[in-house]
Formats: sequence, C-alpha cells, structure tokens
Amino acid sequence: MELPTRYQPADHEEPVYRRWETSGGFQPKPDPTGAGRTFTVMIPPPNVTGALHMGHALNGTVQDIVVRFKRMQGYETLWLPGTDHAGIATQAVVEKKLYQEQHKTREEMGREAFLGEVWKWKEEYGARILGQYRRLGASCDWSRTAFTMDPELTRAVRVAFVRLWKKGLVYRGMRLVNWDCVLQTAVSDDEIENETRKGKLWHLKYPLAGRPGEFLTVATTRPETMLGDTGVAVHPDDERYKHLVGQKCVLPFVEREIPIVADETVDMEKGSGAVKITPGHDPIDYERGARFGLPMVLILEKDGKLNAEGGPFAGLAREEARKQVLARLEELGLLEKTEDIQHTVPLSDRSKSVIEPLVSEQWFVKMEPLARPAIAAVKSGKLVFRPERWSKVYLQWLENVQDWCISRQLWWGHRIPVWYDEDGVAVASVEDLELGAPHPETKKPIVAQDADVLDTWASSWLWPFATLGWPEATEDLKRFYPTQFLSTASEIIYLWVARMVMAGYEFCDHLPEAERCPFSVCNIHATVLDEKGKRMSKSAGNGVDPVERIQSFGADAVRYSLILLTKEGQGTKLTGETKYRSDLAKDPDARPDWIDQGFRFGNKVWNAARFVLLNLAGERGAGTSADAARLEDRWILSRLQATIASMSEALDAYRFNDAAMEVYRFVWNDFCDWYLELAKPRFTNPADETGPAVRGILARVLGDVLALLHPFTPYMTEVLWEALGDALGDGARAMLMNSAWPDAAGLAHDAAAEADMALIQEVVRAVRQVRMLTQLGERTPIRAQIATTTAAQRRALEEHAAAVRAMAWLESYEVGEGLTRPASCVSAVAGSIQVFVPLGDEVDLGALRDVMQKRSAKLDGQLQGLLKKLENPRFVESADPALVQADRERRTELELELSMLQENLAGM
RNA sequence: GGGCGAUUGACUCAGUUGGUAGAGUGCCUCCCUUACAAGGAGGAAGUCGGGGGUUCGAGUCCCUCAUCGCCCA
Repeated sequence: MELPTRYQPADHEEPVYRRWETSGGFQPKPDPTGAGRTFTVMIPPPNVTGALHMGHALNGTVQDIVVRFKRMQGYETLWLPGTDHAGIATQAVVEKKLYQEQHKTREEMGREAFLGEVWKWKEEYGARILGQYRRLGASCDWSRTAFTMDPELTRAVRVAFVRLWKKGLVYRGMRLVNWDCVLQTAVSDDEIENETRKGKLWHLKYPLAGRPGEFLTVATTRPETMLGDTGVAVHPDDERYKHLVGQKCVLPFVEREIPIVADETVDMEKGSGAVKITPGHDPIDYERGARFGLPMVLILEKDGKLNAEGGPFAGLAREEARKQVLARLEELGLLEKTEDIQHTVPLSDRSKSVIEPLVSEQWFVKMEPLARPAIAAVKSGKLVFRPERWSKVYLQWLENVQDWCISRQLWWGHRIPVWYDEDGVAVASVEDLELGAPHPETKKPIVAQDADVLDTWASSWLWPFATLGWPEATEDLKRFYPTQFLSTASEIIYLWVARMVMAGYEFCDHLPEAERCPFSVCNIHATVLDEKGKRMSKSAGNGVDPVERIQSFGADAVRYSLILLTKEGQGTKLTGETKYRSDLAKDPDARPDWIDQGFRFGNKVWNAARFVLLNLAGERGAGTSADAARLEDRWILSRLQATIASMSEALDAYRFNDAAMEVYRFVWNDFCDWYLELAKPRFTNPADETGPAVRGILARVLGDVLALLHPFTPYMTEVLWEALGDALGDGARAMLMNSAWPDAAGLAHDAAAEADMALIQEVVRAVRQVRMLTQLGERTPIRAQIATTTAAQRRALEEHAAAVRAMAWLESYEVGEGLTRPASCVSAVAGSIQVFVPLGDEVDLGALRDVMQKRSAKLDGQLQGLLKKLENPRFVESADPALVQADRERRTELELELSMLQENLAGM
C-alpha cells in the first residue's frame, strides 16, 4: 500500500468503520482461552433528540478504549448501545415542529395521531446521535441497539411496575411536585436548572385579626402566592413576634384568617423574620403546613392561571396576578417596602418557564426499601466508584432518599399500566385491560386507563438488564449480566446510577443477591470545561462541537487528545481554536487547539510507520530479543516489554491517561528519537549483515505499538496494521480490532542494556550540548576524548562506539579512564563522565560557560541540602537505611560531578 | 448554609505509598539531515495560592485563610 506523507483521516474513517462492522468484530466472540470471561458495558443511553457533545465524546472514548482493550485480551466483549425516549424533550420538540408546520396542537390532533407523529420523528431523526458515536469510532454491537420504548423494554417497564405494585411499593397520592406551566406536566429535579437572577423581596403587611391598625410584615419573592397562604411562621425565639404566636392574621383580598405559628426553621435574619406559609405552592411550606396541620389551598390551574381561590384575581396568569396583587396592596397601604435581591429561580429545562411547586395527584415509588441494598453495595465494595469520592454523592442521596414521583402528564412515554373501574378503584396489569372487562378484584367494569405516562428514568433504570431481555431468562441475560463497567457523568449519579443499582437488586431476583449489582465499577468521567473553567452546556452556549473537530482533525486526534488532557475524573479545560500549526505562525494571537497534541502525535506515528514499512522489503515474521544484534536492539525490546506491562496495568486499573502517556513516551522518545535513528543506517544499507534482524525487530515493535495504541486511535492503527500485514506478506490476517493484545512473548527485560543505553544517551547529549552552545554546528565532524571514571563506563563506550558516533556525529573518539583534560578544548560533563572536544579556532565559550555555571550552582545547591541532611543525626538514625545509603552515594556523585564542572570551567 | 474538587514554570496539565519537581504547548538559539518542518538538536523558565502545624524531612499528611469551579439545600 502506498502511504502518503500525511495521514488523511477523511480517506480512511468511513471504509475502516465499515470493515470493522462487516468483520463481525463488534459482536461478542467466545473467549478463546476457554475461560468464558465476559466483559459488558452498557452505554448511558443518550436522548433520541440529542446531539453529540464533548462529554459524550469523552465518555464514548473511555468506553471504547475499555471495550477494545478487553476484546483484544480475549474477553467475550459486549458494548450495548441505545437511546432513551426522553419524554418531555421529545414531546416538546415534536409539538413545536407540528405547530410550526401545521399550526396544530397535540390536543387538536388527539393522542393517537400525535404519538404517530412522534414515532415518525423518532424514525427519521432518532439515530443521529448514535451515528455520531460511530464517527467517533465506537465499537458498539449495533445489532443489539436498544430503545427504551421498544416492545421488549416496554414490557419490562410494565413487569417492573406491576411487581412494585404488588409489593406495595408504588402508590398514588397528593404531593408537591415541580410543575411546568407551559408543558403542563410534573418534571423531575434533573429537568430543572436553577438560575441566579435579580429579583425583589416584597414586604407585605398582613392585618392582625381583632387588632385594628396592627400588622405583621412578611417578606416574599412570590407575592401572588399570598392568596394560597394558610399561616404565618416566626421563630420561637424572636422577641419581636413572641407575643403574636397563637394570634391570627387576616389575609387581604380573600379575608381568610390564618394562624401565626412558631417554627424553628424560620430564619430570623432574613427579610422581616416572619414568613408566609403556602403549603400548596412551596416545598418548605408544604412541610411546615403538614407540621402545623394547616389546610392546603391551591390557587393555580395547570396552565399557571389563578383559579377561583384567587378571589378578585381569578383567571389571571401568574405574572399578571403578581403585578395586580402588588398594585392593590400598594393602594391599600399594605406594601411596606421592596428590596432588590439576588435569588435562585427554578427554570424548566425544556420550556425555560419558571417552575411552580404545585400539589397534585401523582404516582410515587417508595424508595427507602429499594435504597437499602444499593447502599450496602457501595459500603461492601461490591460497587466501586472511580474516582472513589463520588461514592459520597451516591450514598448521601440514597441515605436521604425521597419517594420518587414517577408520573408525568405527557403522552410520549410508557403509559402507566393502571386501570380504573367505575368507582375509581385502581389495578395494575402487565397486559392491557379491555374497557368494559371486569376489574380483577372488584369485578366491576373497567372504565379507563390512567392517562399519564411514566418518568423516563422509570425505564432507563432497568437498562442494564432490560436491554438483555429481562424479564425473560434469555441467553444474553445469563451471559452478560451483571456488567463490569459503567462510565457516565457525575450529574446523573443519583438520577440514573443509583436507581439502576436499586433496580438491579430489586428485579434481578433470578440471581443470588451477590450477583445482582448491575456493574462492579462506575467510572465518573471528567467534566469538560470551557476556557474560563466553566462547564460546557447547551444552555450556556459554550460547547465545542466534537463532530466538527472530528471532521477537521480526525476521530483519532480527538480521542487521543481528550484522553491526554483528561486525568481521570478531573475537570479539563478545552482551550484554543486554531486549526493547524502552520496557521499559527500567521496569527500571533492564536493559540494552538487543544487537539494539537493528539493530532501531532498521530502524524508522528504515521510517519514512523511509513518509514518502517518502506524499508521492510518482504520480511516475514516479527523479531524477538533473540534476534537482537546490538545494544539498541536489546534496549528497545526491553523498553517495549516494559511499556506493554505498564500499559496493561494502567488499563486494567482504568487509568487511561497514564496509559496514553506511557505509549506516547515510548513511541516518540524511545522508538523515534533513538531507535529509528540508530537503526536507520543498518536497515537502509543492503550490505549491513544485521539488516534482516533489525527489520524483524522494527516489524515487531511497530506491530505491538499499533496494537497498544489501537484502543486509543483505532482508525489510523487499523490502516497501518493492514499496511504492515501487506509488507510482511500476510495480507490475509485479521483486522487489528480483532487481534490479540501484545503479550510481550519473546521480549526480555534487559537491565544491562537499559543502563548502557542511558549512559550513551547522556554522553550523546553532552556532545550535542557542546556543539550547540559553541556554534560548532550539528554535523561538523569532530573528534573527542571521553574520560570515564569506571571500567564499566569505559567498556560500554568502547563496545557501543558505533552508536555514540552515529548519534553525536563524532568522527572518532578515544575513551580513557581518568583521562586528563587536554590543554586546548571545550568540555561537557555528563554525570561522572567528561567529554573533551578539541578547541576550534575562534570559539565563543560564553554560552557553554553559562550553562555549566548554572548547572554547577544547581548541583551545589543540591549538595548543600544533602550534606545538611546527612549531617543531621536524626535523619541518619531514623530514615530508611537504604535511603541513607543512597544519599551517601548521591553525595559522592555530586561531589565528583561538581569538581569536574569546576575544573572544566577553570580550564576554559 | 452544607459538601466536594481545584490552586505546581507564560498556557494546559501530570506528580502512585512524604525524601527539594515532570510533560505538551509557548519562548530563545541552531538545522529544510533522503519517515515526519504537523519535524530535529540544544537552551531558558516553577519553591508547588497565603499562613500555621506534624516530621530528621512536605507539592505530597493535618489545621486555617483566600480565590475559582461543581453539587446539594
């Protein structure tokens, strides 16, 4: 295959993805070791209405890395994709579209017709976000793609509901819920965004009953709700109001007498110190109302207009009612004052309207019994959060869990499987009950099904097992449940993660208790931030579009950069907006894109591979340590072995960033900077008798590097893998995705080679330093003398002279133990080795001298610190003896190097 | 108000069990050397937010303050 000098992602991504898919690699394959190991990951189902954002891209990358790694290790691996139906979001999108296109509301269309439209919309647009995951390179098993409204999942939802019903864990009741007046439904806490706004605090004077001319002032941010007040509360210790407790106020306009009660939860410092109690429209007041047995007055209709309880204001919208209430109070002299304040206002995610707390009849799930095993799962270590600290968030929520309002006044979703007879007696059923059929218990005719649908989470909490066929005892369920790894965002730890754990314990009773937890590791990925350190979000409009970046840089660069920038679980800022480095030069203010590092690394890998492949010339097979002919061969294979080991370890522990750094270092700093340069003259020279061995080693290292990198940058490595197969005359071998993770077979750890190589690198750097700092020129042939202090150093430098000469461009050199410094030379000190280069005619030593002086000062500082330490008897006594010994050796080394530096400085 | 996290070179971030700091980018010098100028070689640059404590020794443990961010109420 011809490889251009630059990798063009656009040329490869689509065809490679197609080949992966047709290879069947996305589907689970039996464990080749026969051990029957499985590894399952469930994608956090994105909304069908969604588009890929950076959080998805990061999370998708994390999951794909794990899944590809495990698959290469031979696990029977399943990554199951899908979407959720996103009740409110989807309904709102379709309603809006219908209104724009046809000027029809859903009420005008009717339930059946409207749902038909939603399904049509879903079929047309619902696959968008999954398509974006594919572009990222996600190796999901698309044949198992699930949707929370699929017939199987719908049945699972019903079975779960009926089970809870039978256990008495689901009930119907009047409760305060978050009400969206525009969409006219209850919404869950996660569908609300709290926004800090400028607002006003109005001080209202309530006349005291039976005490004409006396008032009690209450402060409120929502004056219109006064119409629903059924009490006023003050703090029991508040001297200002003590005498009023037990008295009554008369509510203006509606002339209701309401009691004044003493409640410790009142903040004396805030406002006037007295607060109105509106149990029907405020969560805190709801509690207070219950504590003091106050009646509940509902003043709002479902559309946010005031009802008959609003007295003179009945029929007004809430905003208008507020204005008029205030105006009338002012007229009556009951508005004491108005303060400007900052306060948080709850807004509906979907409609952006202000949420009204509203008491209404809803269905609830009792959470406490479900929470217990979920708490135990984390406390016992059955479920582990990564980073561990997130378990606090999880536990904190579960330990204070409230009953879950699961009904939504929507049409799009799982209709609540409850039917009523003519007396309104409810019954839950998995199968539809016919209208007119007898109620299973009362035997009276069924007259209606509950009109509401279930909260979307009431289906997604079943995701880990319902997608595998539960409640049927399917082969998939047996094989792939429980799963091993879940990766998601921190904000849905309790909304989704905790509920899935509860559901696992509650519904997977076909398994022993110990095997019910739906996943054993819950990874909370980093939060992606913008340049200012703010969270990226749609509403803030500060998002970076990953698809656009994939188009510009390729999926591999996006994935690799994301992992390089993201230490596990830590927030990461995505900065810069420039595209290519070449464009950077033209614009002094531009900053490199955050993708730069991953992108450039990809280019490096591509070109290194290209170089190797161009020179492979029909070799067969890959080399081992047995083929190593020279130091650099032994060294690179030893390094490769170490890299495989540490990367495997890091990935096993889900430390993606460490693994990515590891391979980056190996490829760039070891393989490209040193090995390729050292091996170059050997494999490009047809006469070199070590050529074949070098080529074998190159093939080996390249092959393993591609495999190590594959989970991170799947596309490019797949392309190069194929090219490598061709070059090795093995074009028919498996795709990289379906190949084995490197196992280091035949690779020896070679400490001696690593030590010798380190020495040579030091000497080479010293020579290069001299050349650069004295303007000797990079390639000017020079002769050098190298003074060693040990026989081992001399041996290494003599034995590997070819390597030193090649890398330092030395024409020749002489090695001698304790060689004395020639009269006329420049010199460099590398540890305990001195390099002397004969002095040119007019060499400016200033720069070199500066560097040596600086180095000398630094070492001197270190030495002083060390001496202080070693002279301290308490250190020598109490520290680890090995450490003391090491410090003593270090002192000797430092002294030696310092004296050399000094001597050479003096000689120049 | 409560909880969590962050604060390390100009920028973005690493720093596993405490033993005086690393990377990439940017910057300076040199080099278009036949894999890669989206490159190579060399160099400069941090006392680890402030204060206090534990310790022979703290970026690393404890307390406290400050700033920023996230979550909860």
